[in-house]
Amino acid sequence: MPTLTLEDIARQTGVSRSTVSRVLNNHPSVREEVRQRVLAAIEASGYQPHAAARTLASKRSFTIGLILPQSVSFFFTDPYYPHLIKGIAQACNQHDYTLALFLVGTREEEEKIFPRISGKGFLDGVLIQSGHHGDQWIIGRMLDIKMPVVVCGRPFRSDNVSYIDVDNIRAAHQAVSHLIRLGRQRIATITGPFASTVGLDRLEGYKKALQERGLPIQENLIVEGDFTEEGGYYAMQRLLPHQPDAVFAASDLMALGAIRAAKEAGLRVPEQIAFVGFDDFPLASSNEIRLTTIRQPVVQFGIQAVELLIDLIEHGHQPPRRVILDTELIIRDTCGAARRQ
Amino acid sequence: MPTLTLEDIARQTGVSRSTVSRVLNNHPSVREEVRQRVLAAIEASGYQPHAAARTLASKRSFTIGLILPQSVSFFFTDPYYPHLIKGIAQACNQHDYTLALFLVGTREEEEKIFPRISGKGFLDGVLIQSGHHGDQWIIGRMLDIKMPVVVCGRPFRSDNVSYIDVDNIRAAHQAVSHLIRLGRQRIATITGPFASTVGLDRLEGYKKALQERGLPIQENLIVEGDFTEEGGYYAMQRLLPHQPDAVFAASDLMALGAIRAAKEAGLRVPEQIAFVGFDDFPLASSNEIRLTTIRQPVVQFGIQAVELLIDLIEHGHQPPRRVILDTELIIRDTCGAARRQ
DNA sequence: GATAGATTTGGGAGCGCTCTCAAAAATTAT
DNA sequence: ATAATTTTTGAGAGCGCTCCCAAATCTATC
Repeated sequence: MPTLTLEDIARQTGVSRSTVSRVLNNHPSVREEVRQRVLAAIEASGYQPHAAARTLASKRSFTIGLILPQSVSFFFTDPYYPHLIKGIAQACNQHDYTLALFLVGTREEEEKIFPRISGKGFLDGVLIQSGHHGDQWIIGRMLDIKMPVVVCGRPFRSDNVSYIDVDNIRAAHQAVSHLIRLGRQRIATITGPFASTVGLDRLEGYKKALQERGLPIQENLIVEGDFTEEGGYYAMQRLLPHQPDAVFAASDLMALGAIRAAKEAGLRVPEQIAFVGFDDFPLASSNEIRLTTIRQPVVQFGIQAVELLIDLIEHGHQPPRRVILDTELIIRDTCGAARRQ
Repeated sequence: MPTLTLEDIARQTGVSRSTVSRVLNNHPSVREEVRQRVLAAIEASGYQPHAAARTLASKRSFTIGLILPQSVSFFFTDPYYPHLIKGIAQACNQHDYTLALFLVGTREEEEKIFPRISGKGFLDGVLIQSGHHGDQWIIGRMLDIKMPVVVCGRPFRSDNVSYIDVDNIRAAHQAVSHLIRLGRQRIATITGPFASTVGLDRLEGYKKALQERGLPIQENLIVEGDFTEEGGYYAMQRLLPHQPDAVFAASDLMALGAIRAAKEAGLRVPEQIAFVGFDDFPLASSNEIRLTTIRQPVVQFGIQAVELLIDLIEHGHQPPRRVILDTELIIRDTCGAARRQ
């Protein structure tokens, strides 16, 4: 394989390098007949442009990075991430971008990886999955070097950066209001980590719903969780002594763990205690337990994140933008509303 | 930012471009004193080499691709993939490689994406997650263009390609032997798809174990599954009329679905029917159902796949190699062995 | 049919780095 | 001290592409 270049195609076709380049980038000012001839030669020879050469000359790599910082690597096995990645990958394919994945497990890794991410000639822009305190550093660094950035999930300091998120406050509010409407009085919540905006926002929605209906906010009905099944299980054990009659869990996985704890304690779901989760992943519906939950459009979230980023890349520096997606309450069995249907 | 180049560092330090390049690639023949001076200048100026320029000149991108073909995109939300990616990402970070992810949902996407994967100047090598019939095409193409490849999971045609896999036959054999040892007589299996080597290999292990112990192989105790919870559920429903007293499911997710179906049918687990899964993901141990299963070292699998690939990249064309990892039987409650412990 | 204007093409100068080769400097041997 | 080695350095020629600018070709106009 003598490594075909533009030059070769040019020679074969009897045109100049420039013309072949124009055809490749489908520049309008090429005579149709010539274009066809060049295209044919490219096809016949199996020529493929050299990505690095192209990037070097054009300053565009058509590659974007997805950074999953240390704070998420722990949760990475949560079904949320495959869904998110699916959306992101789909959008990248669609728009002819390549996706580079940076999954960092430790802070040292984060710093080690940083030059590759920020280095010139590699990424056109980055998506940062965040919402965690610890990620401010990396977001700040990307902004410093003027790399186009879209943060997935509202970051703690959001004034100068574009981000996309779901309306967590509204979603949680809706879930809890639903429980209140069903007559539940002692509604507890298992939150996400307080070091994350998701955790905080969903808690806020919970509080807001209670307040609106004149129910008291009791600190002992609020337990911080960590988005894992185990975490939900232990959180529920702490909740049990305070006898909640409903629980809003900030993720399906935690809801499942909580239900396990409740059942172990001899409680009947949903008669004695109702549950609402958050995410609506397959395990929520195909399980023995048919979970009432909030559906997040995660795949769509990924797609829109990519499209926002590409827009920032291609249309230069604009003021930061934000996209907020809506969620949907999916009523199944664990909230005890089923008998009404 | 006037885009710092090698040249600038050279001028600042009073050496030549070549010397700076040598320092960057830590070539031995640079005087220590000079090296320090250059390093200091780089540090002070925050200079970062231009990735594309480097790739163009050196013909190395230090980027590898992970291709998840059409056949897996459907299963992508299976916990297997996050674990695999975790291992792969970890090894990439460790070895200073960047990971590009290609998740393709349709055959058209696969063909559309192909030029980016195979194009020169982008990837140094690729990992292909496979084991499915439909992936022969892409594996063949990569081989054609002499791209270093490691296939994750034994491919159907494996004679001329390096791959890594777990010993599925042995693992299934072990699981089924365990059930036989516990006195089960009518052992069924819910397999993976027959279009995949995993599906076939685990089935073979199952058959082998039965044969060895002189038990008959009954076609109606073998149902093809699809690695999903739902699939396991429906497979179990088909199995129920034939009254198995144990089921070996080729994945934990399917085992969970099958157990759900069995319970719905009023069977007690493990007294009336025992289950063994495959994977050992957290849901297997933290669930209400404590699943006996086969533990696969998935993270390790990812790490070794990367290391094998890097070896192929850095040490040229060798004969195809294969790495087979061991699995471990994890005994919990669903096989009914607990009382013996 | 000559001229102004638009359209299409080619040449050349980079993009920022690596790498070979030969020159220069430092080291050792005589 | 000088010659013979060895180590360290610099110059220059690419790597394969894009993109600006000027030359060539074509079209429309008077």
